[in-house]
Amino acid sequence: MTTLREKKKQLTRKAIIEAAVRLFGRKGFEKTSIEELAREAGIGKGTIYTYFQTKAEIFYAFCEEQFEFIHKELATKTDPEAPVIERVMTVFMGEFLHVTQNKEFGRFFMQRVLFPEEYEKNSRDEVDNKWLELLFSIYQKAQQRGELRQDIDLLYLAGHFYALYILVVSSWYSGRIETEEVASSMRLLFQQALDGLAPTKSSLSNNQG
Amino acid sequence: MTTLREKKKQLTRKAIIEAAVRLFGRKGFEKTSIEELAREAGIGKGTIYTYFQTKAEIFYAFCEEQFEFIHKELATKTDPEAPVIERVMTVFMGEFLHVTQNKEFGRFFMQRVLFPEEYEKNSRDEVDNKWLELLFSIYQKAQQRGELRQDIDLLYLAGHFYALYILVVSSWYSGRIETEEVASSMRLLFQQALDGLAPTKSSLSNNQG
DNA sequence: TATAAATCTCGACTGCATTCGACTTTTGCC
DNA sequence: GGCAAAAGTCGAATGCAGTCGAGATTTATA
Repeated sequence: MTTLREKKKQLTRKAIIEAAVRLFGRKGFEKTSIEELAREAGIGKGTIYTYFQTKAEIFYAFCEEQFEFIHKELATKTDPEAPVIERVMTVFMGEFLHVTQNKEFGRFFMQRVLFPEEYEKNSRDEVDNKWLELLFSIYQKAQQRGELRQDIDLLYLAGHFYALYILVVSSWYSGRIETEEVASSMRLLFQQALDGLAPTKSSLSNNQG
Repeated sequence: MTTLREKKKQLTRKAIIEAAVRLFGRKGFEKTSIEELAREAGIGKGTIYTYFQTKAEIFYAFCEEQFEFIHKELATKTDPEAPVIERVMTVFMGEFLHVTQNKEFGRFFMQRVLFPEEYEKNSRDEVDNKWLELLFSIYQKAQQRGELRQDIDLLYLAGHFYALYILVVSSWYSGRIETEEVASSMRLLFQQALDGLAPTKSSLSNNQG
């Protein structure tokens, strides 16, 4: 049964997230105080903590909102017949553009998603499960078409591409590459990963060059 | 000329870092307050901020101390005649063990090193330049011996291995892999990266299986 | 509908990083 | 040495995340 209490909680939760979307969008995460957020949501400061344990957790909820949007968009964009590298590029570049649209948002997001605190693990999981689904379907199809090795576990395949994506984003945040270089670096890395870092048997001859 | 002022500053800076090493080591970063740190260093709270802009920056100085130690150790350990994968495993597992000895330390470190704030970039650079030197020498030697492709830029080669290392550490922090699995996952990923993710021409025949 | 238990709401309070500006020390100059 | 400017030092004040417990609302039970 949906009690009155539950309905109210639902509404309050929604109000908090909506306030967060407005305020984080306008002022950024760091500069939005919990007190402000509470005021915007029309509730008391302490009440927020019945819904979220920490400020970071509110941020995750905010992220989920955002990701629902982007994932839908990406799912449409990605052409099932294109080569893996193109499909993966589409997804990761879409992700990159979105994540880094607000630099602070992206930084916080990457930091927390990759290296979560113990108590953050749960909220994190929800965010990246849909993510994995989308990618898995891409890799699986590529395996079936013979574009990717079948003796590598899907999870590991996903890992390789994801790892390179993280690297590129990190390089961008560190100022080692410029925004315009992101796509080409990413593509190059992906291609190298596909080809392998060790010389192929056939090209072994020119190794002593 | 080294003025009296400069000498004193040098000493105070050192006192702060030493206090940090003691306190962070004993109580951890989060639980050590600036006030405590100041007391331990025998100076006023405000004074710390003439030496470091934020608490995080003190942490970098602390890291440098730690890394000087570990890098020296690793440089010794790594056998120049072993295959790349062994050498790289030695370095990254050494790094992993060290970084994660104190889980909180490692988390903070990875988050900041990979996705630094604008003002953090400088302090960050110093930390990982030595790191790159060590790895570059390994990859270069491997290239010369024909273990790694020569048509890939050293920086990119380094990137591939580093990316996978980050992935493994992230997976560990996220609870997706256990401590005992770290080494084997890492090795598998490295090997796959060497071999390539795409099927080799010769194995193309069994792709439709 | 009356009442006790459960749950929710609130803003005053606590603790800590960072800022501020009054005060002290050092330097450069005569 | 004497003195003004420059640089350094300090802890009280500020701002904010997160806690707490008193009071309000809802639910379960009769």
